[in-house]
Amino acid sequence: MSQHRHPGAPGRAGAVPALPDLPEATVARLPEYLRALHNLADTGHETVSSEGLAGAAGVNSAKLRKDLSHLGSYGTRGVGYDVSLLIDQIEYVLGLTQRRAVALVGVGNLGHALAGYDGFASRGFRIAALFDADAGRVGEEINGLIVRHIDELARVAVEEAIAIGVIATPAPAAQAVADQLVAVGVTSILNFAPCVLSVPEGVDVRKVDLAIELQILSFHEHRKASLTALPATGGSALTALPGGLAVTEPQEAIGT
Amino acid sequence: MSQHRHPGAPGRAGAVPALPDLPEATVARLPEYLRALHNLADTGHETVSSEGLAGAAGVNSAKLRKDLSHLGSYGTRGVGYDVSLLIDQIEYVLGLTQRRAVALVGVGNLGHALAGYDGFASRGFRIAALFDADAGRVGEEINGLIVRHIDELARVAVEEAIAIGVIATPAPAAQAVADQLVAVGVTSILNFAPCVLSVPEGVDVRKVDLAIELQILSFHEHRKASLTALPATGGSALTALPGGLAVTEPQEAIGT
DNA sequence: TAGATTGTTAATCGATTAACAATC
DNA sequence: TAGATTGTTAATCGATTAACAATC
Repeated sequence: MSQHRHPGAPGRAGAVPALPDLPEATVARLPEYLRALHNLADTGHETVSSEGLAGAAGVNSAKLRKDLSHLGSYGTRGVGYDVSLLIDQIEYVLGLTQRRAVALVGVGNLGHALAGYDGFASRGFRIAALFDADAGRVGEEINGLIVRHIDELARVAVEEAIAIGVIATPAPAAQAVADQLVAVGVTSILNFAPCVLSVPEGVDVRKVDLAIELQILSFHEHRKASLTALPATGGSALTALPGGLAVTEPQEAIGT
Repeated sequence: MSQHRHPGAPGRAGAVPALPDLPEATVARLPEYLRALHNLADTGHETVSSEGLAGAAGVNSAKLRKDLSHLGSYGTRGVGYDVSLLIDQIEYVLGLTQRRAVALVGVGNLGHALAGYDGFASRGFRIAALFDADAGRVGEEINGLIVRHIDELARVAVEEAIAIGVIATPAPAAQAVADQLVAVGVTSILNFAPCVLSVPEGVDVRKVDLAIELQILSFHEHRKASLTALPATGGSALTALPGGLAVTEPQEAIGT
């Protein structure tokens, strides 16, 4: 892309601009770059090279440059990237220039913790409402918010302009909750319940399953054990073995 | 693969068998298949087709068959898969035939919830120890476990044969905790702190960042908004627009 | 045998990476 | 100008998918 023209930059005139078409893998990494950039800004850095930012974000620099090039990019050859310019750019693309309202459904064990999680507020979101189906929990105050009955979802969703629904109910309740969220116009759902949700086209679902993460780690433990236990090898054959799943330095390791 | 020979099946004679070399994407889906299979078993199904299991797991059947073929597979042409045989097979590959001990470090807001999360126990793991660096929290009982000071990690890790470490501390403390876990021989880490960990080769790290999940959803919200707001289109252009990121039915939607 | 369904093939697609020309 | 670093190219790799031969 020649010069600094690019689709959907901040400072758009008039109509909402179309966003650049970003590869899904790139979208998933942008928040990580953003976090690293905020750290850099907080420690007084005004400029950073692709090498430096990539290191802070745990990826290699080729991948970082490729990702940023999709945004139209704001680097200066021979110099690097302007930290605060890049922050603005990524925040714009991710839609973080507005603070989105989140509704959390299910205030059991996990939901309780999510309701109090600082990381949401500090990274662009506002927990605007808590819901539960259990009448015994309705009325409870968590972190300054009153738990409401799920039947109030429709009214509150409009009042609070809910943009994202978080499901933290037991699995058997999750699909019904998803249906209710969709019915009131929510088109983005983060699902912590260990089950598959079926939703109409145009609704995005992301899933976080804590046990699945452990099971994936368990596979790698199992594999490492089966390698070290190879006949007539004994102890720490790990690094010596060919094709070992030995993981290279900064994270990203097994396909995060 | 002809007949039922395959690498690393249960019932291995003598030495620990090498595990099949599984694509990382396949490994990440096996737990989802396992969950679906348990549901099927609980509802009295003895057999399931690739079509049926794929539907229950939210993937297409070609992908499912391809994934299972990597295990050496246990289907019967014209019939389908034996549910309990496949459960055993997947549990074996994932290393779930032993109940792995998990140490949780950081019993703040999120750590507290994780310590009480049922899903770990029910899917093959045992939370064996809780740690915190804050002396004020040491001694507290959570879900039948006493919170210990992080300095006791080395002793307890050996006593309890800790296989997996879960980090639920604030970001600034996470790297030091990871170093301590590695020092006592832990080679699998699940990191909830929003930061990159650097670990030696042979140590696997997976990361769960709740705010990042919301930020990815925010991107998609932003994009949908930029589509519907296209000049002279007005309302719900979503389904009508070419190349829309409209998401097809059962989940998996945006690269889970 | 006829019908059903697996396991595999091969084509396609998207993501990663190293290398380097462009350019500050 | 010389040195540094970006943005892009092109090669490679891994994952997905449809189609179908094998086979129960």
